[in-house]
Amino acid sequence: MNNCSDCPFYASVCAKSNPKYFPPKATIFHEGSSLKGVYCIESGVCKILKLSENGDEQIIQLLGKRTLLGIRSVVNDECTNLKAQTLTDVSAQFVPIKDIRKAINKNPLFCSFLLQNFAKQIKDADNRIVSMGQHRSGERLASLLLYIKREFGLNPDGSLKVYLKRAEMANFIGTATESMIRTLKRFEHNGWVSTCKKKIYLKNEEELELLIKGYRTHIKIA
Amino acid sequence: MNNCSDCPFYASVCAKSNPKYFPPKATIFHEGSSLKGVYCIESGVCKILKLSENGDEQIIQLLGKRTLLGIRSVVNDECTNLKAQTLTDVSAQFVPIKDIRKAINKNPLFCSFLLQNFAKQIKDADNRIVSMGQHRSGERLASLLLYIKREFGLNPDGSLKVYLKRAEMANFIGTATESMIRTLKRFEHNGWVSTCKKKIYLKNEEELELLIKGYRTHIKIA
DNA sequence: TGGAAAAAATGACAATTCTCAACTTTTATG
DNA sequence: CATAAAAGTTGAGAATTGTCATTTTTTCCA
Repeated sequence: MNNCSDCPFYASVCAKSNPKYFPPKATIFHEGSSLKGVYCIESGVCKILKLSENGDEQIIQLLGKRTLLGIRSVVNDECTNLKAQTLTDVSAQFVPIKDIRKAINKNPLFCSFLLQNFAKQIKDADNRIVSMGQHRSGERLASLLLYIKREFGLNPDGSLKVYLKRAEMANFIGTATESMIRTLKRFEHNGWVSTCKKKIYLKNEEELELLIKGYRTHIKIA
Repeated sequence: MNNCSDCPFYASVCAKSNPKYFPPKATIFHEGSSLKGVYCIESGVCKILKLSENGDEQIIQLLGKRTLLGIRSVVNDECTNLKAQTLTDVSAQFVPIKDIRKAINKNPLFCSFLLQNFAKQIKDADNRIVSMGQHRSGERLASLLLYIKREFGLNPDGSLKVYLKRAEMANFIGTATESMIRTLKRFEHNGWVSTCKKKIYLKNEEELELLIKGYRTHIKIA
């Protein structure tokens, strides 16, 4: 999503030797926090989300290794507008605001890296808006499954590496949990995915792609 | 949205003397174009959209005065992923890629301006994702109406300055045109807006805000 | 390992939204 | 101004999605 490994100055800006460790379900920052720095994830996965008044969440991004948490708020000198929470054990380097600002001001390559990073985030977000506005829940679920594979890969057994709860998948694609479960079941009946407890295996990515592209207008029940 | 007027180097980067003029409904660039530069809008309004296979569109942004068109693609050195089309007469300055690159490399303040500009776009897009994922069409329409007022203001008679067709409003909030019209009618019946031909007047912004915030769960019919 | 808590799954029904067809109003143009 | 084209509106019925209650399965610890 916004991966530091492409940045020649990753080492000088982010890499130190005293990472902080977070357990699963830990909050790294709340919505509305005034940040003193950003975190660069060394390992593990976080979700970035917005809570609504009635307590349910919309997941905006999933962030993994070598990703900067909170950089948008720091650049704009604002409080965070989203909440960051771990999905797994996470180790992350804390980078104080002043170091980020210095890098932006003194280091044109870091600046350029950040610009490209932001540009990619805008592009991804725009695609997400299209998906939410034009696609039904089936197409959005297909997008999510392919996105998880693309960004985070597979376990040795072929299952998706990042495990989300059913409720989290629903919160990502913007549907009720029950609706998401029914759609996932339809995918299973079609032979497009298989599930085993928390593991999900993609069995037919071509059909998932076709669904997203609109060449499969209906999800067959059997 | 990404307004150049905050940038001390706007004049040196964007301001020249030979603007290009586009009539309404003109395409400034298609999706998939390789850009030779960006446009800085001097006057008028454009829509940024994605076309789907079956021809219907999702509007991502509305861009007005002193906004850079195409800057994301140029920064990432990619073809455009969206289409830009005028809604009104538009005059815009063309800024060649090399000038943009030079400004990014040589001009830390321009770079910093762009970063903040991008950060704001990410924030807006994230809010849009939340709106699409968590809100029903009524709340999304309310958001659109308030967004248009906030970004573009009102005419002397109090009507929203930017005129969108019913179909375009629907394409922005991601519903069918007929659904959008029915929702707008309900707003009228509630006394929250009034319409006259293409003009829309906001009569009760507080209620629209409350609807978005979730304190009005139902839109009353009468 | 047993049992409570959390998560997942299912059914029934309600609410929302979409689609299609018909019709009315507005806009554009000769 | 007359007319055609475009945009807006409405109704009816279908499809999708949400809600709530309940049951089943899985996970987590004591």
